[in-house]
Amino acid sequence: MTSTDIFAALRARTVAALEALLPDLPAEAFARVQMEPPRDAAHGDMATNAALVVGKAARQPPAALAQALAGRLAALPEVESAAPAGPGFVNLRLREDFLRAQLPAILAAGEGYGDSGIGGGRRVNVEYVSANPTGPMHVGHCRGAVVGDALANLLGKAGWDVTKEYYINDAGAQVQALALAAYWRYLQVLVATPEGQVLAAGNPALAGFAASAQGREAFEQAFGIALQYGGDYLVPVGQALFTAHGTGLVPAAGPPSAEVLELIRAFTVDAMMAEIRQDLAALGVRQDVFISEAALVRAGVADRAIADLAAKGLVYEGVLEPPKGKLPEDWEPRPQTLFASTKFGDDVDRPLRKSDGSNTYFANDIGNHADKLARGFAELVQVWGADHGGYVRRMVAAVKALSDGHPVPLDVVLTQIVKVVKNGEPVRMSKRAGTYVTLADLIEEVGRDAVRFTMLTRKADAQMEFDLDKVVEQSRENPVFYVQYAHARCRSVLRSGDEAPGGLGDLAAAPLESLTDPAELALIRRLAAWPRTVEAAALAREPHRIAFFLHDLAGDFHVLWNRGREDSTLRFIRGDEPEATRARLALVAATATVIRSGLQVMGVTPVEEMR
RNA sequence: GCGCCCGUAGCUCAGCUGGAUAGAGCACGCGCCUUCUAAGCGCGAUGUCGCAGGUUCGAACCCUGCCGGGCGCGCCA
Repeated sequence: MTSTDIFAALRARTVAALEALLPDLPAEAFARVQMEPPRDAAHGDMATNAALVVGKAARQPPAALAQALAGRLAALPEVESAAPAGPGFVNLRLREDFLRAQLPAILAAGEGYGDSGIGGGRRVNVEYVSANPTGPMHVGHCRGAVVGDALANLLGKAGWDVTKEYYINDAGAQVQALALAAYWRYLQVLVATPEGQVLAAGNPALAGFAASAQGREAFEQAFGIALQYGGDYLVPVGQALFTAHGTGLVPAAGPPSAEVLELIRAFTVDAMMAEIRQDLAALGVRQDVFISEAALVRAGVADRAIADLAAKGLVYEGVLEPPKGKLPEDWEPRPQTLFASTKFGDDVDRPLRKSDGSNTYFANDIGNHADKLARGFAELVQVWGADHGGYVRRMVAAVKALSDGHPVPLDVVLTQIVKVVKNGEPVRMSKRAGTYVTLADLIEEVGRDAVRFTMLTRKADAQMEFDLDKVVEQSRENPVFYVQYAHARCRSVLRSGDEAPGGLGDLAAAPLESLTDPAELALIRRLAAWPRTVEAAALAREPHRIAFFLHDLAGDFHVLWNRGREDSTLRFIRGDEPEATRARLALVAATATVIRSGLQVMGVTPVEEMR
């Protein structure tokens, strides 16, 4: 739908004009030609660097070329005037009726306005959240969830065929430890039942545990198992295990068997994932694919991927140099199975197997990425926390190696830490102190839309403060409010217009000549910049740009609204001027449409009225 | 010690993949509310873009080196 992007349209016109002026230049000479809004609005509506960019190849001084180009561009039907400027820019001022004509185009496109084809329908896999299923989601996971979801929406709007994915890390030592903790909670339930007491009579370990306060230490002592997790959130899981299996998970003596532990692990992971899905649903995140690391490993995907790399001569047994600086205490040289990631830009080669022969997390993740390649994705995107920054190069290297011959790019978006602030004080994230902020708590406190919007008011790679007081504040300082308020005002005006005699009618057919005020035209210019904003944000993988665009757009609208306070002829609805009213309502409807279009990308619900 | 991210107005941050005189909100100063649209509005002042070199018509943006903050650094995930 790039036909509705007036910047793309005039860029094409410019290139055509250049081709006419310089028929001998090859097409690629025009690749860097840009058509952008000038930083200073006084320069006009659009500016192109065309003369600067092709000047060298054309062997012409940019200023002279700009002069010639301006002459041709001035003759275009969309253009009011074109003038060379600075070292070789050409500034364009567009005809007002051309600008106004964007309104019916926006209204016809609806929320699809801004849809783009630059994705070319390429299949992209966006993996995000992928929190370990070892507990409920907390605010730390939240930013990645929101950024990932918005980025996926954005790519969809820009023409990619998007799959939203969650990789369940359910195969490592952490979930084994989690299973043990669930087992402890299960025994707590069990020993309180008559069946459990009967069982304890013939099982010394269980009897010892039952006779104690059944705390963490008592469990560790009775069964000789160290616990890493102790969270209350496993209490219901213990209960559910007992309900499902009764006394069936208790061995005659000692710790449970590997089979039983595997059963508990799977049960617990399912329970945690159910909780995480609930959290995601509360956040409005719905992923298409949940893929299990354990399932991929069982299916042999990781091993096959490593075999594939080995066949390319990229896997070897070797000994890594010790890391520089502070050595791990138990460091000793030892032979490991290594992937030659240095051949693809990494600093050191990376281990694929632990000394017990099992796969490292990296090895399994190679399997995860190989699986995506096998599913035919043309591009991969990962949204990770900043603490995974050191992991990026090796994974990019692995994907390069795996997709050798038909390269599939892997883009990693890192999200920096969120510091939660309340009453000007940082909220410490501590389970022990009971100040652990779960995602559910956060949503409960400030609402889903405020969480989502606020998480997108910073670049992903900049640290951010999340001020619990400010995000619910109803003032200009709060962008969530500011944008929602603009939409609510639009809707309010449109509702009033609808009640007027005759109603709104078809606004797309409204005569628009009366829209001549600078504030009205500024708003139209902003609306017309939406398609290029979508494209630029998608290409840069920067969903926060949508939030900033909406903030600017809301600002333009509020300015216009306030103009009506000073000058009643600038009110949107004027009883004495039905035609002017219809024109303004078309502008308001288009504004509401673009705000909704942007909020849709962000996953934020537009409100009809403020309360 | 090495790698990655960040460093822009007093504060919180943008800066559209290298463009023109670097922007917004807050805070600050001045003016504005009998009424229609004040959970405010208008106008104004505000900079060593961490520092120093380099690349080029042009650098906050790219390269190199320093300084400062964050994250990470062989069988955690």
